[in-house]
Amino acid sequence: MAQKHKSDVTKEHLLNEAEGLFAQKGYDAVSVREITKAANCNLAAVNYHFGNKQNLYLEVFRARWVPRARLLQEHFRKSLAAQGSPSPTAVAKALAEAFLVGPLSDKERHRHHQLMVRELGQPTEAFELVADQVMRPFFKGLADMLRPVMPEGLGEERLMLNILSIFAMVLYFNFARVAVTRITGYEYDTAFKARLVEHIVEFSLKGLGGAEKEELR
Amino acid sequence: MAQKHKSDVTKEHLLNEAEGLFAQKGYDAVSVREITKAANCNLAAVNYHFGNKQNLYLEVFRARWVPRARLLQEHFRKSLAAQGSPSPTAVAKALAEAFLVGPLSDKERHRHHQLMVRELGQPTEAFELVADQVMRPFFKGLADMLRPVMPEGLGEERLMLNILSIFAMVLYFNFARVAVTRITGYEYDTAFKARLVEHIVEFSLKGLGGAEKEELR
DNA sequence: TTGACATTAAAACGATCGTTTGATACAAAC
DNA sequence: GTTTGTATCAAACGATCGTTTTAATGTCAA
Repeated sequence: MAQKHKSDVTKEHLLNEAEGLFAQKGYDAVSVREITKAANCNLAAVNYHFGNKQNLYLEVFRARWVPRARLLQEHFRKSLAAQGSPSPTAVAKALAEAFLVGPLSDKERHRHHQLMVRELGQPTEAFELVADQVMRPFFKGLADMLRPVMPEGLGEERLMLNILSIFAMVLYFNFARVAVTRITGYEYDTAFKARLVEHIVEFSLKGLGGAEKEELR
Repeated sequence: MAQKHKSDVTKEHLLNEAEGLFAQKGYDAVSVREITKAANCNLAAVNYHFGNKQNLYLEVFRARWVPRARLLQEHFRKSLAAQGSPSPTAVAKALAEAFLVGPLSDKERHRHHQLMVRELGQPTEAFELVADQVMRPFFKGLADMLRPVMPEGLGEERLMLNILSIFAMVLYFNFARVAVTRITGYEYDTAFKARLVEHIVEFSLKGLGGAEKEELR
């Protein structure tokens, strides 16, 4: 199988450029001609390598998005393990660090969350892929991890809502960064990003472990 | 000026159907033919009444989105005033209630936040409109309101981040409702929505006024 | 009734869309 | 050297896009 011929280069370029454009403008606003031009290849290449535009979009998720999500989860797990016991504090810190700084470049992270938010807003076939292979397992793991250390009497639903709320903030500040800058005037430089992480940790930490403090008293 | 002739009916229908479709599918995925068909009028009506498609989109924000946002803000102000002093608790409750239950129908609220998130993700000319006339004044008002009752030493930036975080959750749970249902299995019925409001109030309350508790001790 | 104006209607405009075709280039297998 | 299969290419396909045009309505003032 492997690569009998050297053609995989074109496929890679197509996936890269397609992901960037889909993330930036959305599926319908990007034309096949635009993608192939950016990838420096012929118009027919998309249909030759991926069958059609829709399948190229799905392949972006299969070959790029899901692996990157796995990378993020791996980073989170290691970061959490390094902190010892999985207290709400540790979980919040590890989550914010992984998804707001973590192993990805700024551009990659932006792409990643743009695509996610688009699928959240109007789920396509790609959403089922992401939900099955990434979201549901990860959320389940988080819930299992947090359940024992959360205030007792907190239902499963409330636990899930807490987790979702943290992701709401992470997604928002990654996704709406242009808008946030335009509204507040704050530039997304390294210093601001650091303070942003600090804020999200603190905010979600309080939201998550409000009872933890009281237990400690 | 007023209505010399009876043609405003067409304009209204066009604005309504256009808003629904733009919110649901995004600007590029909706065709002028689709809009005029839904509005039961001729294809040329869009260009006759609004000049072009882009201007119809802007008019949706001018004539529908902004007024509805003003309605929401009004509802928030009254709800807050009814609670007495603007403590973080009162603000969080009033915000969550206004934007998650409030005066809008489910469909209207969904539309409203879908359009907002689309503009947050890739701002167009409509974003400037919304930022100038709605967001910046409202956020400024909230900041002025919260500044005196927040823990001292909290900088302006941190204050703004707190406010933005609450909106992140409100937007998320309104915008990603389909995805949330698919992931968690929870239906967005009245009971769940009530618990959702309760959660957001509590979560953002802790995030906002973590220090308030300590002051009370 | 006539003229002016506002609105709707059908048809067509050129441009661009996703996709397909058929020819060509090129490397490895025989 | 011929064959075979892979990949790229220019060109064209029919469909649909946003927009324009032109004619047909309907409505009120004169």
